[in-house]
Amino acid sequence: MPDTPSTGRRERKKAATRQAIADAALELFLEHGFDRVSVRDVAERADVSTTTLFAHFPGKEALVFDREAQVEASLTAAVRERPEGQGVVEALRAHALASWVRLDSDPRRERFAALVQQTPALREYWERMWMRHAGALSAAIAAELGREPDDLACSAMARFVLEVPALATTRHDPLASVETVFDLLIHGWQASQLGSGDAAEDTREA
Amino acid sequence: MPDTPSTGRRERKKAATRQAIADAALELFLEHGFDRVSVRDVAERADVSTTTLFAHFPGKEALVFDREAQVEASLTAAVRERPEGQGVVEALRAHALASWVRLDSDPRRERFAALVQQTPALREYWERMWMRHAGALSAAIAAELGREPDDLACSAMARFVLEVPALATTRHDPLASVETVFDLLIHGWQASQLGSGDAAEDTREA
DNA sequence: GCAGAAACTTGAACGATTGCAGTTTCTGAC
DNA sequence: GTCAGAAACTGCAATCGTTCAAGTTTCTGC
Repeated sequence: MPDTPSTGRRERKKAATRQAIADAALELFLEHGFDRVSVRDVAERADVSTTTLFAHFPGKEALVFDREAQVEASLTAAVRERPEGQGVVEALRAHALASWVRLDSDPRRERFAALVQQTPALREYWERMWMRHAGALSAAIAAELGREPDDLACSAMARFVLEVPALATTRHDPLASVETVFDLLIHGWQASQLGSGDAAEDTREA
Repeated sequence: MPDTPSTGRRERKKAATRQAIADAALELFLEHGFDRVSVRDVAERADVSTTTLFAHFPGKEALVFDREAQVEASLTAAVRERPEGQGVVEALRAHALASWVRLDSDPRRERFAALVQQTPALREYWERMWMRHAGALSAAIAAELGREPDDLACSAMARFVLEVPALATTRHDPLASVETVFDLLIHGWQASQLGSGDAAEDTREA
C-alpha cells in the first residue's frame, strides 16, 4: 500500500506533515473563517511548531492553495494534448468551460470556493497566483505553434485567456460569458462597434 | 500663494502632513530600498507617529502610490474626451502610447519606475491597484457607447487594455508592442494562426 | 468663546514571518 | 553495524506591519 512508491521514509514523513498542516488549515478555515484563525492555531492543530509550518508553506494564504502545480500542469496539458485538428484557442475554450466555471455539485469544492470568494486576502492571493501561470501557458502555446517562446501574440493570448474566469464567474450565465469572450478574442472587437472609429460614431447615444 | 485655494487651515495642514509622509517614504525607499525601510522609520523621518501614518495611508505600499485617483481620472477622461470621430479603442491606444510606455527622460520618474520594478511587493501592489480601474474604465466605455454598464464586451475590453502595460513594458520595443496588441484586440487572433483549428494545424512544426 | 469634530500622540498590543541555537531522525558510506 | 552529516523539527525571541484604546491638541461653525 505504498502511496509514494519512489522515495524513502524521510520524504514520506515530510509529505505527511505537509498534508497534516494543509488539512488542519482547511478544516479550521472552513469552520471559523480565514481571518479568525491564526497560524499558531493551525500549527497547534497539526501538532507542529509554527516554524515548521513556514518551512512547508511560504505564507498563511498558501496553506489553502497547495495543488497549484497540478493546476498549471493541466493548463499546459490542455494545450499540448488537445485533440487532432483542434486549434489552441479552441482547446483553451474547452478547458475553460470544463474546468473553471463549473459550479460543482461537489459540496467540498463548493465550500472551498465560497471560502476563497468571501475572503479578500484569499481572492487576491488566488488572482496573483493564477496570473503567474501566464508564462508557462504562453510558452506552451508558442511551442505548439512553433514560435519563439516570447512571441507577443502568444503572451497576449495567454494573459487574456487567464482573465476569462475573472470576467465570467461573476456573471449570471458564466458559461455563455466564456463563449462570448473567446469569440471576441478570436474575431476581435471590430465587429462589436468598439473596434473602429467611424462605426462607433454612428451608434453612440450619449 | 495658496496652493489649495478652496479649504481651511485644517485641511491644508492635513494635506501637508500627508505630503510630508509620502516624501519621507519615497526618499527613504529610494535610498535604502523598500524592504530595508520600516514603517516606523518613515514615520520618524516625517515626524509623525505610525498611527498617524496609517490614518493617511492604508498600508506600506500605498506610501509609494499616492496619485492613483488622478491616474484613474485620466484613464476615463481619455475615453470620454477623445477627439470627434475617434473610436474608443483608438483613444485608449493613443492614451497607452502617450502615458504608459514612455521611458521618461525625467530622472525622478526613472528612479521611481526602477524602484517599483525591482521590488516584488510593489510590483504586485501596483498590478492589483491598476486592475481595480477595470470597473471604472469599463463603465466609461459602456457609457460612451450607450450600452449597459456591465456589458461584457466592454468589461472584457477594459480588462484587456489594462493588461497592455504588463505585456509591453518588458519588451525591447514597447511602443511597437502596444500597437501589435491593440491590433490583435481589434482584429482578433484568427488572422494569426492561433484563432482557427484548421489553420493552426498546417503551420505546426513540433 | 465654546462645543464638538478632526488630527494627532503615546503606548501597547496582535498576528505573520524570520532567525538562531539546538535536538531528533533519517540516510548513505564505510 | 555504526557513524558523520544532512534534513526535519522544536522552542524562543525578535522584527515588522497593522490596529486599538484613551487621551491631547487644534481647528471650525455657531
